[in-house]
Amino acid sequence: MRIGYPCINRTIDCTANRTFRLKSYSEARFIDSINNNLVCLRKILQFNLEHKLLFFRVSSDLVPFASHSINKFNWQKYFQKDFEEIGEFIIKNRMRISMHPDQFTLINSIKDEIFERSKNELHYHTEILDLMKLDTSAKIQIHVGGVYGDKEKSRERFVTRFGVLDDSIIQRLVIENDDKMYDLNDCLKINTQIQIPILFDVFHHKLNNSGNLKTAESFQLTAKTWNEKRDGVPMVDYSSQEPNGSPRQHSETIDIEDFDLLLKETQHFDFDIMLEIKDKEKSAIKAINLATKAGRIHNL
DNA sequence: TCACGTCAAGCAGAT
DNA sequence: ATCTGCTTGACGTGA
Repeated sequence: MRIGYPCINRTIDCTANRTFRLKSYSEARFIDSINNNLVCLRKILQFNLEHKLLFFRVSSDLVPFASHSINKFNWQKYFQKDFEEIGEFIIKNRMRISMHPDQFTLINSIKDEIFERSKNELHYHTEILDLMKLDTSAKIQIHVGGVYGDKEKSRERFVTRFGVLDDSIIQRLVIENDDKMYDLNDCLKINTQIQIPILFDVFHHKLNNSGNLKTAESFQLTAKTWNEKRDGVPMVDYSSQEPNGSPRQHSETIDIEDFDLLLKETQHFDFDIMLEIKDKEKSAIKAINLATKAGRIHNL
């Protein structure tokens, strides 16, 4: 089991997701931002190594406006060496990387132009991981998308659209159960039609679980959708409800008892877990201490 | 230096 | 009809 956190490290004063407004776009600004982000990404990964946090989600803002038509600059070539070096560091230290394009990436959209934009966005995400020379266990996670008044049809549209994506995208794409529309059952249905791995989100499943599937059962079902040789061990997202917060609000800090319970419920499974918790690496460090004591962290 | 309105992109559900 | 949340943060203008 690897433990990780998404995108931002609050301890070190360096962010790998610096961006700017479209209005203030210039090539100099663009290059400068990517440069900053790559420098910070290295520092964050170094921090993570020192704390044995071997799972990390790279921000979609690593290259701002990467899939936007305003950007004509060949950043892939310009930063090729930097990407390679970061990739070498990741591979050498047996780290794992994921990415999570944001809510505008919708492969089942009714509108073709939204699908086209989404393809470009997915292409950009694969480029990042390809430039780092990471194998296909480095994943890109998305939600199934919108319902558009007809879930059945929209699920079918996901399947059809998935089939026409580039192979380089297909190799990396995984779907995640969401908290409102497509729950684990829906994802499993899709998986019977196209062999796409399902990234299990523990918190979303608590909020949206039509099949009333228990934790261990859910881990078992999703684990089967990952081909270990091609995809690596399953990825899992974890959070818990913020006490006194609005419903669905991710907790500020880890609920260590809840996490302990999850470890017990999942003791027969191996997976990598991403803590979507606001205080980021702080909670991740608490989690890895607990998981280590529980004998769940083995040297990779 | 700081507050706060706003940010490329979409959807659903609440107000 | 408009606002809010989503993985939410941070840019950037005006004072």
